[in-house]
Amino acid sequence: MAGSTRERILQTCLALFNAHGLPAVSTHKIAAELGMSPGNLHYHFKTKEQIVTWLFRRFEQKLEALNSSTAGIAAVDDLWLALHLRFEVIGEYRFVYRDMAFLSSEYPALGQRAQALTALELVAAQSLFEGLAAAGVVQASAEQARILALQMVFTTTCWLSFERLIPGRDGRDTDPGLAAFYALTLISPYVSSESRAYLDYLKSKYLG
Amino acid sequence: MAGSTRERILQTCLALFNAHGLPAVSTHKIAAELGMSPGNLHYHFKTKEQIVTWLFRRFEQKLEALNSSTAGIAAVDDLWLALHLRFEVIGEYRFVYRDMAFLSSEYPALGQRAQALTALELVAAQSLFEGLAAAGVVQASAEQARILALQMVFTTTCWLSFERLIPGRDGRDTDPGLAAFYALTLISPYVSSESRAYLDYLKSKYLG
DNA sequence: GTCTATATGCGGATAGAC
DNA sequence: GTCTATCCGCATATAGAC
Repeated sequence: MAGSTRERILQTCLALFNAHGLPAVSTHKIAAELGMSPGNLHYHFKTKEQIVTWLFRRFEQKLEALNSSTAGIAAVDDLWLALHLRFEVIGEYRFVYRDMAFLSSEYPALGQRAQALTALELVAAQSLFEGLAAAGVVQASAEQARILALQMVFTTTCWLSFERLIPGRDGRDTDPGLAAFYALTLISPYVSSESRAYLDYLKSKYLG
Repeated sequence: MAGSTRERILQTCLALFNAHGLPAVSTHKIAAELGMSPGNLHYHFKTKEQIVTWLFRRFEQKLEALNSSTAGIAAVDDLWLALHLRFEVIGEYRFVYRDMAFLSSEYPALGQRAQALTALELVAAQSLFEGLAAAGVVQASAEQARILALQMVFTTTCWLSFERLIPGRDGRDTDPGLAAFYALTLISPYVSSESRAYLDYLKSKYLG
């Protein structure tokens, strides 16, 4: 249930991991933030890895759910919405990609799963672009669709990390809509003229 | 001098940081790898932060040197070479971008410098693309040149991290030439027909 | 379920002898 | 310059009382 102690712990950990990064958040700090003793925290989760694993599992499930619903995408505005939702999920669990190298070396099992997840993302993105090409929304050869898929997954995976390196954005929350617009610009050269209207609308909205 | 103990320490640390990641390498492990006592290591560098700072400084200098030499780039093959050299430097100091979130939160001073470095990269990339546009190598409006520059810096900064998420590359070293080719595909839709020959050559080389 | 108290180890950093 | 020995603090994890 939503109000259970387990759930409170997971929500608090998610917030702390996102705010300070996985390596900086110790079990003591988690317990303190919850107003709870370290011993009590240990009663609910034996190890920190278990907490991280539970959160990672939710992240996986949310992303995979989004992958399942990409089949119906056959227009640029659908694609924008899909990217928007994706950036929302990645932002909600931003600690995952933010500290991926650390996560991978500290918890190899999760590193494996992250690779597998990336592989699924690539497959989904590729069939997405093949669909868009078939629908005439983009004009791209099979090979170009493959490269577009790679660029798209690369961007959704790493954009939030990169954004923190750009001066002047300190602290401010990421706008998923803006990130989605940026990802869309990658494919803009391939968008057929009939589908260009939505891109122009987005451009005026985000560059204006 | 090259053989000094200081230099040996820095080289060993660079190798260890690159191989295992900044958070995973303790001062004890560094000393052990050097066949030296922790006390002796402390004699040469008072803190781990000092070691990291020295290495980061070298990274900065190498990248800034590359930025200085982009003025003469007026053809696609020059650009490919410039990207190649850039990926070599970033690969040589790959621990920097690999654990950027950790580095930033552990050593805020270096986080600041990383942001400043990114800002310089963006400026250099933008003037690079403006030059390429003026030379007729690419066809892009001022606004498109700005976006191309952002994509290019994003890619050079984050590509190596992302690559580790792609299954099947485990352990293998990154090919800077391949990474440069990938970065070039970002601009391929904007390349004018007269300059396309080199891109086709690269495509046959890396996708064949 | 929650607490206090504690074991154990590691990481960064030092002191002081050689 | 290099060593041994050590301090301190923190992090994970646990035991056992309430």
